[in-house]
Amino acid sequence: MMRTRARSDIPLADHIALVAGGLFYREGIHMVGVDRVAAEAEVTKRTLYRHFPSKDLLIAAALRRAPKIRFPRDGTPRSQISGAFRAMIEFLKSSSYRGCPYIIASAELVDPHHPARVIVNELVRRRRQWFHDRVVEAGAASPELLAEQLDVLFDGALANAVKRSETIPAEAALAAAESLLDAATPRRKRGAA
Amino acid sequence: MMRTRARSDIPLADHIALVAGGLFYREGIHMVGVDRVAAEAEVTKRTLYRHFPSKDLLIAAALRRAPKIRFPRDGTPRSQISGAFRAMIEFLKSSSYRGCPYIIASAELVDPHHPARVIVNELVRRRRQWFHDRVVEAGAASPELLAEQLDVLFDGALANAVKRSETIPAEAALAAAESLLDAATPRRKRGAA
DNA sequence: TCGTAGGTAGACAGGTCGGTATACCGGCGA
DNA sequence: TCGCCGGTATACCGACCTGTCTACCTACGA
Repeated sequence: MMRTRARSDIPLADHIALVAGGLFYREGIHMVGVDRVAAEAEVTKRTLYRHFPSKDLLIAAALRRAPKIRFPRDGTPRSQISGAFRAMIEFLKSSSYRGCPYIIASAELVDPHHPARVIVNELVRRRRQWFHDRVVEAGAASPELLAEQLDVLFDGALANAVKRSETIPAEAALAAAESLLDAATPRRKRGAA
Repeated sequence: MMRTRARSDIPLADHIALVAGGLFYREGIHMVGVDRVAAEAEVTKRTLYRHFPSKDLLIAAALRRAPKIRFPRDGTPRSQISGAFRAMIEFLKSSSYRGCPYIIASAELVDPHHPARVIVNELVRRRRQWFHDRVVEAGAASPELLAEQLDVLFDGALANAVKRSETIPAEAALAAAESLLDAATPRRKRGAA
């Protein structure tokens, strides 16, 4: 009969990791067993363990495939930065948000050397670097401080939005980011948008 | 013999909840069983269950006794607000910080009606209200927005500090808060400190 | 044509979980 | 003096966890 699962177009490992990611995110990593994941992915536990040698590595793989906020790549530094906050607002609107997956994973997985934590740390590092580069390019007075502030605002909006399903915190963060940018950026660099 | 535990000066229930809180915070709520808590508190599981009818209620009791950041009660609104951020900086310095207990608890306990989540929601609500009252008193132009921004900054610093043991995010948040306050507050209200 | 890689089905091992039960005991107030 | 409250010690229950096992099946390429 070969009752294949619906998505046969993507590799099986990806499919499993995607299903696992959804379950882990919605119901909690500790609350979802591998049996649950296997059943939901319409795959045997045997098969699951052929692709992922342990649940910890499955968690990491799932987190790596988590939906991401797409940061702008074009435009002036300032428009890119505010674009990042706007992208977050859209992101919060679309998905049934339960909190930032990376923050949640970091909270659930206590061991800082857990494979999933390593992924989170890398992403966080790169986001901070992204803000830093944009801020330097914008010619901010104290780029280190401003980049840190923007990063804090970003995390704050993500964390704050957990308890309030609305996008109010994110919009406040956007306004705050623009205000901080205006205060710390030389006027001649500020152009349209 | 009566090998009483060291702290016999505080009620037993408080002692158990305190020990539980420390364990839950350091090692994760899901990773610590009630057996562990009972052993660490030098109490029998039977006794523990006499004081707390379930682990969920124990979690809530433990969270209610979690160490708090003490918000200032005196001074001008502006000094109170920046004092709150300074109190956070001190808080992060002192304890071996692993992340905001409330954020962690909210992440680990998926059910939004979990007794511990109810406590968190109430605290969050009160913090936002605190910011709001101070901002209104300071005569800010758009108090709703500014209060939201300060709250986001606060959460952001707490969340951001999870991955970086330093207080850099908190100090950046303090600076950002002061900057936003300066921009939104009538100059005549800004006085000493 | 036929071997094999990779899937299905489902039982099982060993451990931990939250929570309860039984039996005992000592200090303290009426 | 003595009942009883609140503790100790420990065994136990059923459920669930991660991870492994045997046995079988099927599509596909050399």
